[in-house]
Amino acid sequence: MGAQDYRLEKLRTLQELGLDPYPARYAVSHTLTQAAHLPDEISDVRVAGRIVAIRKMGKLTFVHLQDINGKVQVALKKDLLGEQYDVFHRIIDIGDFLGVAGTTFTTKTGEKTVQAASYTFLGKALRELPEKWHGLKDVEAIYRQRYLDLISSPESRRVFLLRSRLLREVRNFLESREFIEVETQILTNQPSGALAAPFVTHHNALDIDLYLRIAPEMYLKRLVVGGFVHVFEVARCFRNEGISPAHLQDFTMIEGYSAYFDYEDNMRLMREMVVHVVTKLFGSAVVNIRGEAVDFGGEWPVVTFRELILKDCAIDIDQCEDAPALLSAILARGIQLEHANLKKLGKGNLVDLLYKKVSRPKLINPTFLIMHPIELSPLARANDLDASRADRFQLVVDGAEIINGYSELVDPLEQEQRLEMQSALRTQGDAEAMPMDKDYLKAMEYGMPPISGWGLGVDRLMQILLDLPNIRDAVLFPTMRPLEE
RNA sequence: GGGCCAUUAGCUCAGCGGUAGAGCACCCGCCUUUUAAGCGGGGAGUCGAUGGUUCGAGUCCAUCAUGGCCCA
Repeated sequence: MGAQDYRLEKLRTLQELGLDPYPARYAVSHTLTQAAHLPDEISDVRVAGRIVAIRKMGKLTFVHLQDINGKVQVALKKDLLGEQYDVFHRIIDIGDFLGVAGTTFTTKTGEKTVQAASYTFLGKALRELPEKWHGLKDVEAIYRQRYLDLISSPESRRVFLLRSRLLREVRNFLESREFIEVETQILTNQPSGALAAPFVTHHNALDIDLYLRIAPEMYLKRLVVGGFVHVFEVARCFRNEGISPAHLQDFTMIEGYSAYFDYEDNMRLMREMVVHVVTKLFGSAVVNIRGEAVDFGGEWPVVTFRELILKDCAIDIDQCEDAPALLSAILARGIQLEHANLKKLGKGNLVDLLYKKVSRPKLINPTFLIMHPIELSPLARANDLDASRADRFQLVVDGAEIINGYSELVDPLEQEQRLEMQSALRTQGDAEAMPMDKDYLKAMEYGMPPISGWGLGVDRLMQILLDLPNIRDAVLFPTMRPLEE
């Protein structure tokens, strides 16, 4: 007979004893964590949780009740519970839920414990939990059955509680700066606001294809037209791209827009926000990333694409007049860029690939990167002194772009031209180029103030701050291929 | 898309051509301050799937599935 058969037998025993294996409720007086910090001799303490350990010593049994936040030990004694003590052992398995009413005391070994005056059965587990010492190690099982990972891994509980705190602290910070949180549409008529391939779905009643949003940008800027001054959204976005340890298809971005701000205002705002969040999460602005102490508290260097690339591979992108000139400089130095057809790329894209290859991996401490090629930023304002560059910044930490922001292009006529160019690229087969968006242009034509916006990748930030090997470790239920049964 | 690795009991893992193993968990017995409780006894497997090689295949080969890492 297997362990599961014994569990079904205990379920039947419960029913024969007239006990409900799945009762409706239990009145709790303290959380498990609260109970574990009460003084001794507090009576009528009522706690509930999942049994994760049972240590039976004849007429005395110790049990640990656990939940996402913590655990507390419970002691059951035969001389206090009488017949109910034996019933407990006839019906209980590790994994079951239990409610206990009793009095706090401290054991010889110094652990705060609730001495049970009575107990209530709260839920039967028909399957065994993972091993108590090693927990779940199989990465696939961890992703598919995150609930088991959460039960058995304190590190996993920490990660996801911190994710929740991170979102809370971002909201706290933004609300303290007069930001208003909104929700905009996820099912859109046109995927826009980023350079990425979308997921397509179909609306039956309207009989049209819809796209899952790749960014909330176009709608948040419409809201600035509508009168929002500081607005943000915690936006689930979807991009139909390959799977890697650093890419999700389904991810969370926080975007914010402020009227009357330029990108430099947002560089200051973002620095304050990141320092606030990091300090709240870790109690310090210094975070350990792969053995290196990364300090968010100091000044963050501001570097231009030109300076960075010049330093890292001695190519001056300003001295290369066009894409072929830059490409030959790159090839002359034996730098291998990862792209199917380098000759088809414009100068902006080449600069971007070159930066990703030679510079980005070296940026470990928080660094602002500015002066992006304008071609890569179809929604950004061109620099007043040099129209080939965008008023844009990226925050890079540990070789990854965490935040991207720019002064928004608010001139509808210039925006139309820029989208025309993107649209032309799309026709030529660039699936990531932006489509023309007449509806957005129409909104712009009603008038926009100066605006600057930013986007923060929550999953990536989690991965970096918590030193997670795979970005899916920052997501509760990552997308998986279904298992055939 | 290419390469490498993994898949054996509920979980964590050994076993690498000759009768499927250990620890935890589970079942039975003992045990009133344990905490990876302890002591004694016991049950538990389509060895990811399908073909092949062989007298004989978790073990060798091929294909497939799922996952991970690296590369494109």
